[in-house]
Amino acid sequence: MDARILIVDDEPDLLELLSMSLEQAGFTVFTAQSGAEALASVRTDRPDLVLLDVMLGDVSGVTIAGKLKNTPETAQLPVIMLTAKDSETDMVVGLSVGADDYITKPFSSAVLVARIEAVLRRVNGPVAQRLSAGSVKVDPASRRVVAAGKEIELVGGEYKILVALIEAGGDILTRQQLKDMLGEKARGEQMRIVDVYIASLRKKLGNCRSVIKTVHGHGYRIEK
Amino acid sequence: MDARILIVDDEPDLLELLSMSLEQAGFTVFTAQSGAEALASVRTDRPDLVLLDVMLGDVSGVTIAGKLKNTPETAQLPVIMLTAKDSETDMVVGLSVGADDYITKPFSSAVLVARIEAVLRRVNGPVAQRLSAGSVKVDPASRRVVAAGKEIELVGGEYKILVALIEAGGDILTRQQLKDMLGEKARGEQMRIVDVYIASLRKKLGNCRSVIKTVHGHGYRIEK
DNA sequence: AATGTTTGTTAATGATTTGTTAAGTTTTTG
DNA sequence: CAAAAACTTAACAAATCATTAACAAACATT
Repeated sequence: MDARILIVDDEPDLLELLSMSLEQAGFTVFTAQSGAEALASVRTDRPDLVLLDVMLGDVSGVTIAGKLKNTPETAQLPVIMLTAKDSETDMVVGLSVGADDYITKPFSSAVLVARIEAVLRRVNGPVAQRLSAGSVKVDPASRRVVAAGKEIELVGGEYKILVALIEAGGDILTRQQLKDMLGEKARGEQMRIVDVYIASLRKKLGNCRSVIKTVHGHGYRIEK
Repeated sequence: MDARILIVDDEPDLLELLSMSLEQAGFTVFTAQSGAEALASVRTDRPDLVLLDVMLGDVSGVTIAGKLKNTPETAQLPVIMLTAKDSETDMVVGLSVGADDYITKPFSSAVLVARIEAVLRRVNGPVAQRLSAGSVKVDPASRRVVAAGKEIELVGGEYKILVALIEAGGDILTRQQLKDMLGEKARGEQMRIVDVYIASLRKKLGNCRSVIKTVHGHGYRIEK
């Protein structure tokens, strides 16, 4: 377990303490002392999990968590909130904005590590639920798609074809195979429906359109 | 793909339906209507994957999944869970006990088969058997060709001829044999089409052009 | 070396496949 | 039930491919 953890706290002492504990546990640690720093670090350091103190100087931890969860690119980023006392309101608010867990101070380093590992296990899961191809990312659970950092809206057919191609992992899928993905009813008889979806999919993918490769005479595949 | 699938569901109708779908897709299917049956089948039938409904009469599917994952002999056995309508808790719980994927009802048979194959592919690891001749490598599944570390794009005819030559393993193939590879229809009457493809193939192969040897008066062969 | 045959190469063509847009259908939604 | 959205078909444009033709180079035989 060598995940990257961002710790956000405005107390330097606590930051140092947490930092040392987690580094000793084998994590790569980044730190931020303000909400602005935190958001910057998320973008540049790409942590796997954020440890967020509810009490911050400039912005409340809740606000940051809310921002992270409302931004498609970071909505999947696990957040664990640190609450001061066992304030139930903090806890409720924290979870309501989408935090994945909360820990009340004081806590032992062992507990902290255990909770982090539990969250990472739950999020990364036994199966990689986040599908991706290049900078195109798909979250099957929420059915959301992000291309080059921007969320795009796909209709059913487009989505099914994209997922099928990504799951194929670069292997070619024929028009017949792709059409089968569109639904059992197989209402249409022709294959061209696949081309039409590919076209609209590429249009929506914008700069990422190149992740879908045409294999002349055979079908389509994902270019990793 | 002729894997063995165990389907566990307490609804006979659904069991029958799934069974037929998967058999038609080429799988060998076993069925169980209870947790006890399921565990027995795992021992005796040795399935390659278990399809497990979360809702069962006697024991929850989650319990069975947990048992399978906690038993060393079956811990590696892939499990896909069938959850009723988008119940997120089912999903989270299912994944937390170690299921490899989950599918929410209702789902199409095409999706089911695709997910099963995806899981099997992931578990068994990539089985992409590659063709190669010297530093020229061909991946039939994606139809990609790499020469001296650089990917090159081949059109249909070039690709077919290259594959035919590599599969011949150094044996000479005549123009007639190579032309037969180009298509059943044998649209063209002349042999020269083969020469033309050989020429463009060599050009694209660049430094690797020497892997294709001309055998004057006979045909072509691969130089390993 | 001279000659006829086989092979290498390039460019041009017509055929096929794919891209794209728009217009008709069906399905979903309010 | 009507409007909106999604699905499907159709039609044409663009791209790509297969094939032929023509000529140059290499080879084999004398």
